[in-house]
Amino acid sequence: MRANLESLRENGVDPYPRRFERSHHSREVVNDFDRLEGSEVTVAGRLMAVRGHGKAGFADLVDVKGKMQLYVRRDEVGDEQFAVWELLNVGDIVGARGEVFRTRSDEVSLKVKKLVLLAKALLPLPEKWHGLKDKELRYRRRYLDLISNEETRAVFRTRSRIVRIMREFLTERDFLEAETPILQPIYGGAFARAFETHHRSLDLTLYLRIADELYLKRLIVGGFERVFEIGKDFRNEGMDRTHSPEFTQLELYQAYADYNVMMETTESLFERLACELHGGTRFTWQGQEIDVKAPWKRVKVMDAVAEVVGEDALRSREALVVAARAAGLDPDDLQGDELPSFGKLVEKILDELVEPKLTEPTFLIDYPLEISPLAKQTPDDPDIVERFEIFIAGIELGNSFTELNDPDEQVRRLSAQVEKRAGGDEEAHGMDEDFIMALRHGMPPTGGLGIGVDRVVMLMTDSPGIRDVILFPTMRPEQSE
RNA sequence: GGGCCGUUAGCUCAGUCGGUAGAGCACCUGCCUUUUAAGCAGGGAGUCGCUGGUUCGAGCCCAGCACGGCCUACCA
Repeated sequence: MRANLESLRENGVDPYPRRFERSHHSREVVNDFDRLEGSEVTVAGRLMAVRGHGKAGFADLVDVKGKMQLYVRRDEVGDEQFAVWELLNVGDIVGARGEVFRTRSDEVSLKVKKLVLLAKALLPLPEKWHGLKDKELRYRRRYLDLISNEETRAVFRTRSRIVRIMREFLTERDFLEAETPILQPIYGGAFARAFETHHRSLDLTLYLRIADELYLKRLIVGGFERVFEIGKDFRNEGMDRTHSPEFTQLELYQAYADYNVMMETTESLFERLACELHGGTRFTWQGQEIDVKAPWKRVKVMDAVAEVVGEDALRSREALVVAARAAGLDPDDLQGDELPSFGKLVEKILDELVEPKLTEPTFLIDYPLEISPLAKQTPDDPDIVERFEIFIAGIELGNSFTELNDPDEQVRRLSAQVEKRAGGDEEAHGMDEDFIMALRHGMPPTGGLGIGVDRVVMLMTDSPGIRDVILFPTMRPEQSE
């Protein structure tokens, strides 16, 4: 391939010229054949197959919208350009002008009159029939995955559509799109360890955000009433099929609403996504039938837990420990202090025994206050907050609450978190004084919702893992030669 | 963190019992002016992930390491 490059240069061909004007994409030529037959068009793209035929030849030219065949004849392009043609390889980028026709075997093709090399490839493409299968290579060299696997291209086109639909959905409802800091002096809004970095000229430790929550709420205080942000959050935790250290989240906040409104919003959003992407509310993910038609099931957390470990187990922490052990869990290895708290136990039971079974779209509602420091209590039980998580196919897709807007209560909750952090819980919240000050100025009653965009893309594209829907997933660097 | 599996040509993969490394695609040469996984004939291409060990001899057996995949654990 490099030898061909040298030969081309010797023949006076620039292997890397500048712009090229095309008149049509390949698919337009194929679709509009009846109208275009016999006329001249100009196309451009990558050669994905070359079939030499002596003094003629065929090539498959692929552009962003599809594929069409080129037919190059020496008596049509002349000796000089035919010499260029003979030095082309699969993978090269070319432009071609010619007459639209149909071959004997009925394939819409271009009888090339003028052929231009636009970029010479020096490395071979993956195998044309099997494509690129090795998962490691597909993640590390995504460009090759995209060139050789149409399914990969489809996933990322759909991802783009999903984000666009979310944006349209919220914009139609008068939400304002905001951009809040990724570098934060105090991180909060979720339980997670953060990535730490340093600002030189301020000589300041900053953290990559783990959530947008506390800044978006400041905007609610500021009077914007409906705000959202779609952006990357970063969590310094393990990686698996549903967790990536950097991931995309949609967060939205709506003044004068509560978590019931957020449930309706969630249902509408998923219905809209499914209808636009699948033509209806039903689709399948990894063999599971899913129907996102509203209304979804609403299950109280404590009811769900009681169903698994029995009602009596909920009377005390001790009883719950016993019941959890009986159910096959190992509460002793719960992180934090020596004795697992009631809330942590409930969370463990949810994770292990409840959530994986939530195949049909379900809202798990009304969580223990202890594990929800930013949510408002229910009117009838001060230990329970108005909060829900979204589950589809056993995957957690989002989290929402009626936001706590009582500044004094918020201080108490965050103080408890600070104590836990002092006790070694690295994922507990810090005290964000500026956020508290904002609340003291008065935040209207507000509903908030966070949705894991990558997981939504997984679900909607029938992808098995989060890395399959992130273009360049985090990987350990390859060892250098 | 634990378990299982993988790593051989640019790609997809074989490699038997431990005996000097194989195929297809791609690439190069020749023939071929309607092919389409074009065809026919020929050719070049390898640090068998890395390091060490066992052995007369290691792609193959053993140990360690690296990277990855799947499962599991952890994780709002």
